Amino acid sequence: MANIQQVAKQAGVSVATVSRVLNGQNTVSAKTKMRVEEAIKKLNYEPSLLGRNLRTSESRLLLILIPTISNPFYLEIIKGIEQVAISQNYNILLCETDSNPQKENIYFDLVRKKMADGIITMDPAVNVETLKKLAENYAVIQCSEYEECTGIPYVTIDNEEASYRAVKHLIQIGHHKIALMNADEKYLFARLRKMGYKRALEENGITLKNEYIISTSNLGFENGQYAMKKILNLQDRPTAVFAVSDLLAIGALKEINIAGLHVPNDIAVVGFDKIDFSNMTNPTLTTIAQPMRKMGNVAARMLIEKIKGEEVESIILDHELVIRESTSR
Amino acid sequence: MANIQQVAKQAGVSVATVSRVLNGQNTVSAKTKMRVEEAIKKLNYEPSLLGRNLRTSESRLLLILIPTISNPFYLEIIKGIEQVAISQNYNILLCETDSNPQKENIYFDLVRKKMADGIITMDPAVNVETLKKLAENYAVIQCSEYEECTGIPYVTIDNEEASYRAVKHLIQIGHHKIALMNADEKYLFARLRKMGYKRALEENGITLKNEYIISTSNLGFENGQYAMKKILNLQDRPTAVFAVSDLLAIGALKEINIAGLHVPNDIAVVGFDKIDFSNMTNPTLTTIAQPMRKMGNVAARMLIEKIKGEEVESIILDHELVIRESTSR
DNA sequence: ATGAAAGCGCTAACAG
DNA sequence: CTGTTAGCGCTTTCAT
Repeated sequence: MANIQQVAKQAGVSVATVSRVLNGQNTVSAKTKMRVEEAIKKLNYEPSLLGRNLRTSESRLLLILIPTISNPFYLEIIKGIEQVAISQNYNILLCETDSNPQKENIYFDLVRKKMADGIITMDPAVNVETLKKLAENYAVIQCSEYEECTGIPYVTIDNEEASYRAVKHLIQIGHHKIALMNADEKYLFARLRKMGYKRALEENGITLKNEYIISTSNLGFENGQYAMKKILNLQDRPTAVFAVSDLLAIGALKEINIAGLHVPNDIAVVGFDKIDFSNMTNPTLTTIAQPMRKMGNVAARMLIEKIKGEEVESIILDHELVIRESTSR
Repeated sequence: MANIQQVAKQAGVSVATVSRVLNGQNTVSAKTKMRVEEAIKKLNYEPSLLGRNLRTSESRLLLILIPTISNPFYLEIIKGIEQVAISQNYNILLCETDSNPQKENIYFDLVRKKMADGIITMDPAVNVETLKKLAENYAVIQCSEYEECTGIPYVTIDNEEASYRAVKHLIQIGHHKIALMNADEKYLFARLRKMGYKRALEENGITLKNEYIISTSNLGFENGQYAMKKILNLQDRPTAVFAVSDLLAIGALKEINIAGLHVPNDIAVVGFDKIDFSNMTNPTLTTIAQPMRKMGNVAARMLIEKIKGEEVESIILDHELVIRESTSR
């Protein structure tokens, strides 16, 4: 494994010249450049990023923290991040945290110890204090899920308004008895979506029934099934369900099906996220579309600005209600 | 951001002593150690891995290449890799390649340029020549999917035998007309699973019908639906389908359901991988279980040995046929 | 257009 | 037990 010195020797030039060729500086004569390139090829030389990074004190590596890779919601966001990152000559690396603060800290450490230039976190279960402290000295952006009080810039949608619109849609097509299948309220988005749900009910003179609000520990398919079972057992059964994730909603769909009921005739269902799969269910799922690709784009841009030391403002992106079969009569 | 020199100065010792404390060497007196630790805390010092890695010429970073994070099949393997990696003081980073050789090359470059110590690839669509060349100078292990001819160590299961057993099971419960829903035969596992399928038919005197073999470009849900549509349109309709991935099989399940047919009474279905979801379908899916966690463990162990410069042998792990509702009468 | 040399932050061999 | 020092591989300033 050759190093820059050996290349210089082989080409009969100084290491400075090799470095210039490596970095595409045009202050090198064509002839010299050729010689250097030949030497590089001959020695099968690969410049070590460790040397370069130590010297320039940057790694051009971006870390993306996600709770789990098994939720398709993150797919498109990651693509969005990647798009911008690559165009700016950064590489991205995925870090699965399982919402485990210890694991998270491993990746934080990579930033603290200069192996990565910044972090985009999509993990809502983060250790807030640690994250906050990290952000004091390093580049951190929150994407989709966030903690307001940390002062860390975030990109997200208006969760309260999105939820409000979803529920309002159900009311407009005639529903009064609407269940909310929510995530644990330790998450900000869960609290916000509950607020939107309440506002829609209030505005339409519908009294809130606490037994219509079900919390799930997790946003997965199985949780949706489980929660739907509970809802179906209510004495005064709701005629509509708003689930705060598509996976939850799909679980609900299955459970309703098993119970021999029909969607949307017996029970209407609305999801959240517009994952690809939400269009492949039977019936297809009405859902809130988050601009995931754009969210990724924006998050990456914000992070790179932050790395450059610029001031960064949080951004709220638009969302959209996508009406499909699960709420059509 | 303090460096080791400033810590040394603050503590009134040499950088060597600070380094010793950092690396937990017990050749430092308790008193000195205390002083150093205080200085570290006071200056909020974080040792730079760039310096250390340059010096030790290792990064203790392992790269895991996966085609896409959206296939749950990889989840458990990754957990297995992580388990071993962490125990040996390595960190793992996920790299999504989208089976795109260019993207792949970005991550290969990270290894070539010393930012990572090795790679476990689960990407079957790899550029074979590039991979082979990479493995000549760097630590590379193939996991699950592999190319025999590269000479790169791999851990996998006996795909031919697994397929043979799946098809034999279908024959044993009375099926003669068995379709194979296969991946593109550019993949070794697809060729091997086809061989197993053929062997089972031959051994039981069943003539192979070419129209019973459907190739899909991809292992996803939608491909399964699409392929099943084709199969249902065959004039002499099969009574059983062996799909080489659970996602394909689940797509098939849905399509059969849409056609108003019943699984397993009208058509039996066998999948492959035993992803979590395969137990949540209706009916639950008979499938081949790969020892995914173990596969991850083994892959990580092999890679770390390889990094240490040891010789590494390829390994074939056991698999298991899990019989569930989709083939029960 | 090119080279000499300093230095990024760290570890480890050697000396004491 | 601790300090001095060389050097990992690179970039970049300053000369020439």
